[in-house]
Amino acid sequence: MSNPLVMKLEHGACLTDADRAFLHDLSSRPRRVAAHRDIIPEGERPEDVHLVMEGVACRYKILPNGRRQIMAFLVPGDFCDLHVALLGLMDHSIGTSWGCTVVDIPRATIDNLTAHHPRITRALWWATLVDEATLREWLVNMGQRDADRQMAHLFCESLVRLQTVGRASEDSFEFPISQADLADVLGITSVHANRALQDLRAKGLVEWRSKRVQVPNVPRLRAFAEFDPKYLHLKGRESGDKQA
Amino acid sequence: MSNPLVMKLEHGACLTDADRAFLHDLSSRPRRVAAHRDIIPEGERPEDVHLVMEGVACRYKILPNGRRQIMAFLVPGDFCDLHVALLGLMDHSIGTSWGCTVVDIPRATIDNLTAHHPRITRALWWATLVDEATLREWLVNMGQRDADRQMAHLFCESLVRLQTVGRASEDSFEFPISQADLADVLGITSVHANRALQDLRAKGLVEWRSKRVQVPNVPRLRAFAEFDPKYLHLKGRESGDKQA
DNA sequence: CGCGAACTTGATATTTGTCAACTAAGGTGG
DNA sequence: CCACCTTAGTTGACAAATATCAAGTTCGCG
Repeated sequence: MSNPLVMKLEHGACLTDADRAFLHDLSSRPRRVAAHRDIIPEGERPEDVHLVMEGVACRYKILPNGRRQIMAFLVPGDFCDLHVALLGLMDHSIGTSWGCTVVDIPRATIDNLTAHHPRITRALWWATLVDEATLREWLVNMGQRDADRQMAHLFCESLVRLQTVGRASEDSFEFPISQADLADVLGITSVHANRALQDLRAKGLVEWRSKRVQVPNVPRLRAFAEFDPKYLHLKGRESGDKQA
Repeated sequence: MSNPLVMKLEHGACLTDADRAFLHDLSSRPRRVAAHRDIIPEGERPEDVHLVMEGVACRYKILPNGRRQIMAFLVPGDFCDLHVALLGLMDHSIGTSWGCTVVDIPRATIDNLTAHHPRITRALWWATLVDEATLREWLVNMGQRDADRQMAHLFCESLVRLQTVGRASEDSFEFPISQADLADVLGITSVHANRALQDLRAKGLVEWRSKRVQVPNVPRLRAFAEFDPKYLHLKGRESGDKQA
């Protein structure tokens, strides 16, 4: 399976073969992290930058009352903490939702990269800005949509994001997370998440069995969720113009 | 009143006098934009980068059903669209909540800046990453807190942000927006926003009359909102360690 | 003074949360 | 291979938060 980081960055910049080789080197020798473990805890000042190569991790915060909000899913090709070079402390935690493989990249490698590889640097900033745009979309989702549409929107987004890194087919993808995690993404109860999911199943919009999501009719799900992938700023076909 | 852009960036980087002079030049000759007007509409590919110098603007999206979600307030010293250089199209709109003055900075000036002013470039990326951290905090706020605490949290954040650009006193600031705008920030109805606000008033946590918010007891409001300003990544005293 | 926008209030509907039980599924040791 | 055990998923009854609708009321401004 080809390198998810390379695949992702190709959507944000024009890379040369040398760039690709450099990125490939960067992401070799990953280590395994078990499910439900922290990769980086809040308050830390990480020495390495962390890159997810397999599995699903998430950014989250825990409140004093014990509630948890997940603010992003990290899938293959996503960096956990590119921002700490400029911000210093982690203001949130990153943990695995499922077993992951992760690459630890020394800060010095990143510094070298920003000094000598302008196209890659540009691509990494592009990825950071897309993360920010995704955050904005999640905010819209949470503020203005009911639980079922919100969930449908997340499925649409996940399908596209995983397709861009070669981890999803036309209409299905591995989604090895619990309904409780899903609830913490949407800002609702796991009971309510379960009911919203059953709604979607009853409407024939999604199937989700044994850790795989299957979308019988992608345009229909997109219409239901009012999903428009332009906030992902992908160049090329996956951007979903096919929905017409 | 000193330059809000300079004041803000001082919190994220060490600037020289030359840097300050450059930034000061950058932000001269602002133009006026009336209240409730778009500065940049969704779908545009702006030629200039826009910087708010006075007033309040907001990032927002409008959904097919007409509902609106505000994703950020832009106050003096904030850039509207630094990201378009890398992302291309605007995936959301920016409009004024109140009369603003705005500076239009040609793309070429920004390119020159990134090529020849590394400290400023670094400071601008710092500001972008703080925007992203703020977005994450809003997501937590919306997902996990009831309307009254959510509103209290926004007041706490606004107080700190405006203090860092010299637009707020120890315990009060101009807040010239409507309750309807506020509701669109929090993802609730304006009726509900009004009731939450009256709760806060009844508890003695905030006063808000004639476009000015006054906080009688800042530590008490912070405690109620569970506000911890570390996500704003300010260096120095405003970071709010005084709450203990 | 009068007009329109913003704010306030009450009654009621809908969405979402809470609690508590129950069922299904996966993993482990005998 | 099965018995058990833990976790995840499901259901129902009820409570709380929030939305909706419709009618006032106040405020700023010309």
